[in-house]
Amino acid sequence: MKNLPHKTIERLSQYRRALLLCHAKGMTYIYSHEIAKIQHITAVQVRRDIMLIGYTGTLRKGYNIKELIDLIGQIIDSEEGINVCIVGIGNLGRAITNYFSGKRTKLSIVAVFDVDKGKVGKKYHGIECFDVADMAKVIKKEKIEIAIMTVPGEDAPMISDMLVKAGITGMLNYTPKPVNVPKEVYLEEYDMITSLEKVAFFVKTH
Amino acid sequence: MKNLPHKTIERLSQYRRALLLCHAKGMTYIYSHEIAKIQHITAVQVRRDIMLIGYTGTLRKGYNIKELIDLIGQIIDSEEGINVCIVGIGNLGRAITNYFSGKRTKLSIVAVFDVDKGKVGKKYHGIECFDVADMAKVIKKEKIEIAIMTVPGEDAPMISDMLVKAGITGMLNYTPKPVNVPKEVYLEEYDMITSLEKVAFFVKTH
DNA sequence: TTAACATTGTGAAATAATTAACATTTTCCT
DNA sequence: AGGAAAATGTTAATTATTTCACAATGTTAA
Repeated sequence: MKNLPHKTIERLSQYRRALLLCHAKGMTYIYSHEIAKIQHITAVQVRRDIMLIGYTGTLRKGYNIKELIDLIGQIIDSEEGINVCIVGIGNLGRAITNYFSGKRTKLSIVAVFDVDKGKVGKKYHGIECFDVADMAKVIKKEKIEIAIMTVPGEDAPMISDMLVKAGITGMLNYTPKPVNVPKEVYLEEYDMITSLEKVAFFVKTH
Repeated sequence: MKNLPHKTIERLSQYRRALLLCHAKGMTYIYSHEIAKIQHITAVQVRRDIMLIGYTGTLRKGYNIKELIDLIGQIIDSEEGINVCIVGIGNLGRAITNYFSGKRTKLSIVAVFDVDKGKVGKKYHGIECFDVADMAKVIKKEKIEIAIMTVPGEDAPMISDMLVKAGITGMLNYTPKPVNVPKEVYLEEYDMITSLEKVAFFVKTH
């Protein structure tokens, strides 16, 4: 079960969210083509992903929504839960804090950090803001494994190094600046400017 | 030149930003492996991307930074420039407005929209906020081609439909909800929750 | 009861993206 | 001058991802 493609993992996360909505509406079964419609991908892709995680649906009835939600949970969640921190509580940091507040039980944002002394000590959606200088200490104390970087680009390399030294094992970098981490740390980077430029390019070429 | 891979387009955008920094530092030439180091990818990949856009460097000197910046511009920018709007000026919308303010000359955020009457009429980084109800009108008047959606998930489908009707040709959806657009509209979706769940998964599986 | 249909599951083919391998060329050193 | 080293440019191989095509099978309706 370990060698799931990256893309499949991403889609499983999305399927789960769609399925949770369906479940909330009282639906019990769903067809691959219905999931596909929601995610605007093909039904084959959905079936293949589901096949890869070893689940089988019922012919002519589709997939049992509850079972599938639970199975996806078993695969992508960690049983014990994972603690997450946000570094840089500007607009983007706050946006992410909002998104998450109280949603996922297995992923908890337990601390935010900032250099701005005016923010330190304040709470954001109930989460305390610490001084970046205390990062290592708090990360160890709170057993934080994943960090989300939402600091200005120029601070990214330094903050990244501090996070690595503090022992985090996963990082999500939302700054426009790529960072280097040792290979033991799983790094995911996303850059909004790139995405917008990409859209602009493909708009241009019809 | 039209059939550049999606991934190459993304990287070109990133190369350009890195190159602009180098240029600002007074560098004139750069090697593929230096670019690769910054972006933490391989030098072969860099050379291949550059090959695909038809540029050739100088053996033993590398690539002329200024020339490469200009060429990337010719490829991914539109000569006339493209107008962009942001729909939903919450934390995420503001974060994006900040990122962009005054950066790119070819991509200009010329309007933001919100349903909140308290925000309508205010300015965000110098950009006026309009009522969502006036979206079609403003989009036509300002010749806006691309929309960035940063509204709450539940509003995404409706807003998306309005944007399509208003005639936008590209959309960047940052809501957690996938939207359907006709195939003439280029759609790019990004979901932060998925990314975080992905990091959590790969952290777990070492 | 049986034929038509709708759906899943999956091997195989196709497509997309990355990486390896190496020929070529310029520069530098002796 | 000639050989070693360090780059680029590119074909070919590899790997990753998606899509096709279709067998299998339960369901519905006549």
